[in-house]
Amino acid sequence: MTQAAALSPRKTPRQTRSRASVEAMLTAAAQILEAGGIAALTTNAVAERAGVSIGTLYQYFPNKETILAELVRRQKAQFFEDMGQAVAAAHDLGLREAARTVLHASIRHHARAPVLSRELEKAEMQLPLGPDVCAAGSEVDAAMVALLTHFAVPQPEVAARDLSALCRGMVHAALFAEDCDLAAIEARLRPAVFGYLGIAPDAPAPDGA
Amino acid sequence: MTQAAALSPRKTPRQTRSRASVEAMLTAAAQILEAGGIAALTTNAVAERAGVSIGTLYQYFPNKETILAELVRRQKAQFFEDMGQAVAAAHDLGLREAARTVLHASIRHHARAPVLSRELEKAEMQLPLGPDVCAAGSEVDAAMVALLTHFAVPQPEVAARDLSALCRGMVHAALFAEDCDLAAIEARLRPAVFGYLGIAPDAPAPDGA
Amino acid sequence: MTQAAALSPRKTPRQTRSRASVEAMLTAAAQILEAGGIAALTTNAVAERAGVSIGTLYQYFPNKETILAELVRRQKAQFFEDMGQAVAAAHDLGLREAARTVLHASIRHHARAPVLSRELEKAEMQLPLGPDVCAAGSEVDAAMVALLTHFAVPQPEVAARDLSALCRGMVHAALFAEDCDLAAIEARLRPAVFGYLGIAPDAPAPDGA
Amino acid sequence: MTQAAALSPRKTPRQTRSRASVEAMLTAAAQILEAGGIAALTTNAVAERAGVSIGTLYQYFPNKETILAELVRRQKAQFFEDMGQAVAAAHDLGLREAARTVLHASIRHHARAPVLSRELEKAEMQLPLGPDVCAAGSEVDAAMVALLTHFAVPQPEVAARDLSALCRGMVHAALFAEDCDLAAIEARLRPAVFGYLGIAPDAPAPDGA
DNA sequence: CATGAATGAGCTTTCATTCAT
DNA sequence: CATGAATGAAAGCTCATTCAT
Repeated sequence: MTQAAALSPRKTPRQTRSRASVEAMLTAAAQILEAGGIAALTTNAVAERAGVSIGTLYQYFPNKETILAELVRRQKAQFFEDMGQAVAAAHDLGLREAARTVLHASIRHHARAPVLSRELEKAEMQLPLGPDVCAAGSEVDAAMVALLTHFAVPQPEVAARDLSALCRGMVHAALFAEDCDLAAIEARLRPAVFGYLGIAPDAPAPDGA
Repeated sequence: MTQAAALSPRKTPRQTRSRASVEAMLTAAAQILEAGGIAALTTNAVAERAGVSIGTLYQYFPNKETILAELVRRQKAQFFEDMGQAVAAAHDLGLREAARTVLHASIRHHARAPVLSRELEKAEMQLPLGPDVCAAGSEVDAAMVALLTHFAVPQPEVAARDLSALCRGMVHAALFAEDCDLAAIEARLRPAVFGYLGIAPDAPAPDGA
Repeated sequence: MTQAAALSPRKTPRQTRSRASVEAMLTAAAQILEAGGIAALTTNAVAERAGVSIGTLYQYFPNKETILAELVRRQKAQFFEDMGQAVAAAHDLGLREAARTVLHASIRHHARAPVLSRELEKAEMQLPLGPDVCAAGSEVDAAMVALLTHFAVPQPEVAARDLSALCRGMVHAALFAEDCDLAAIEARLRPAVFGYLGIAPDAPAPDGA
Repeated sequence: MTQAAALSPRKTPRQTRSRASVEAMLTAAAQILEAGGIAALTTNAVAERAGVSIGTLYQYFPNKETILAELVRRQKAQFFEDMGQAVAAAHDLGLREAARTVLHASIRHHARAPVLSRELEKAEMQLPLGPDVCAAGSEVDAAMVALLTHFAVPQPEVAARDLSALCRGMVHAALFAEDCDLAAIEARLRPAVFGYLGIAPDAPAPDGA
């Protein structure tokens, strides 16, 4: 009984009223996470901010971790939505254009909710993720590896991880430093990615702004 | 009362016994942090592991945050030790060699205690850092900026931040994935850094293992 | 409001569907009680196991105690069914045979559902029993007292209580120790009862297995 | 860490102050148990009644069960104290006198704190007892078995259990019915025990009051 | 100075019960 | 009548922090 208590929600709400409650709780959790970090994410705070009672929260989430897990799951689904198309489309391009496209999508994604995103990444590490949540993440990974394989990049798994980390690290740092000019970030990051992939740099713009 | 509590240690102990206690507590804190994350870092646990009483802990650290802050301060000092010489020496080299040197030192540093390091970075964000701790960090930043300026890299502050984030992101991701071959990581990261700085890639090794 | 809440069911359902629901709930409650003790007996668990909604449960039982009370009432009724005839028939026998008969019936009863039975006894004590429930129990008591009076046993109320307790204690202990040979238990208990009543023991069996 | 959390106390208090606290908590727990049953035994109630804070309680008892376990342990130790000598002395008597002696001690013991005693017995069943607590109980059992063996009673383990249950059942029932004349209870119980053991009854008193 | 007993706010979670649909 | 979403008091337990010894 206790053993079976998984990371998945407790009830799938049928009525509209409860569906709204669940949504409210997840939104509240995201906001709290964004504002105060994991330390601030208490079940009481989530319930209060969502405007429901603590009892209601526990009708839908068997424990605190489940809320985080669901948030992570959605984040990964979002990631897939944001990246999937770009990665798929990139197969028909040259490596240079493919890299540009995917990089663009990636930056777009990371800029969506950078603080929440970072916070979820932190949480993800010490969270025993359920298989469904993992699945959501690995889809994008798989697509990236497929793309890199298609372009004959050596060690595609490693490269996927490297490029992903490279990109995430730089974008987050920039946004954390309140440097929010996405186009500029992309322009700075692109040559690094090209460098990693062994692609010749773009012809330098006559004026390096 | 709580408001006025500073982030710096309460007393700077001159006596050897006290100094040993403080050292023991900080070591204990680091170990706990490394083993169990911030969640496991309780004052009682630190005191117990350090072999001192909880009362003694509060004699030298006015609150929990202070312990973390001191750990961060030392981490930054370590960073300076690891990087300072490399950055200084790099002034006398060409850009390509300078980049290699600094990158090498950087990777060396990040590989020292990657788990603890990540944990401290996480903590750092939601920590109201005292001025002395900030100072420790900015020294290295300043040196990097100076170096980049010396090589006429445009926007040296931004570039310093970018390169630092790039490097940290990739190294941590690799180490987290249990990929611990530092030389290989360095070899993969170098072309990205070169790309970022607009340096032509190394002549490709005849065999790309 | 809470004070006024009685111990008797809220409605006596005439319709078949309702009756089935009530039956289902009581059965569910008994099963839960048997499997997990009083601690496991939650209203939600009862409703779920009975396949009805929690709202329906509260339509027929004003509160949790009422469910238990009804279970106790039925247990006592069962006791009367199991014992009544034996006690009545015993009037026409000699004391020795009467004791044998009643003891036999008693052990049969206690062996019916010993776990549930014990659990209900535990619950019974801290339960403010309604008068109807008490009535159910006292019928058998009265019959026993009548029987003992008929045989001129001194202090028949006390003797009824003593013999009942004696018997219950030993049977439960035996069953709890997984010693389920009813005939053997009866054979061991009989001389004790005879001893209590001052009846000479049976002629010893030539082989005392 | 959670796994290792046993049923044994957390700290063995060294200072007199804390020893008093522990004693106060156990006394409080016993009183609450006696007054309101297991349902009333909450950690908050225990702490409050003992005049300590809830934090103090958890310094010495890792969880609620531990308090109960300690109470059970003491009860068993008490049982051993009350019975041990009588059982030992009984070896040198005839069976009839031995039975009288042990029965007398047993009733004395059960009459000490009958309500608490019953409550602890109830609790004991659903409690995963630690080995030390079990040990405390089995000593008396072993002594009883030894005594019965000494008198060549067949199936001494079964007989020990039966007699113990018989006795406990009747004494508790009597005391619960507010019949507190221990001598009378003993006088009624004795012939039952004699009957069980196949001993001829005492010569009947000329007047059976 | 060192100790560790004591504190209590606050967290996670459960469950009896109500009430709009 | 049946449903099940919602409620919130209350339970078990943790941990940063204080203070008498």
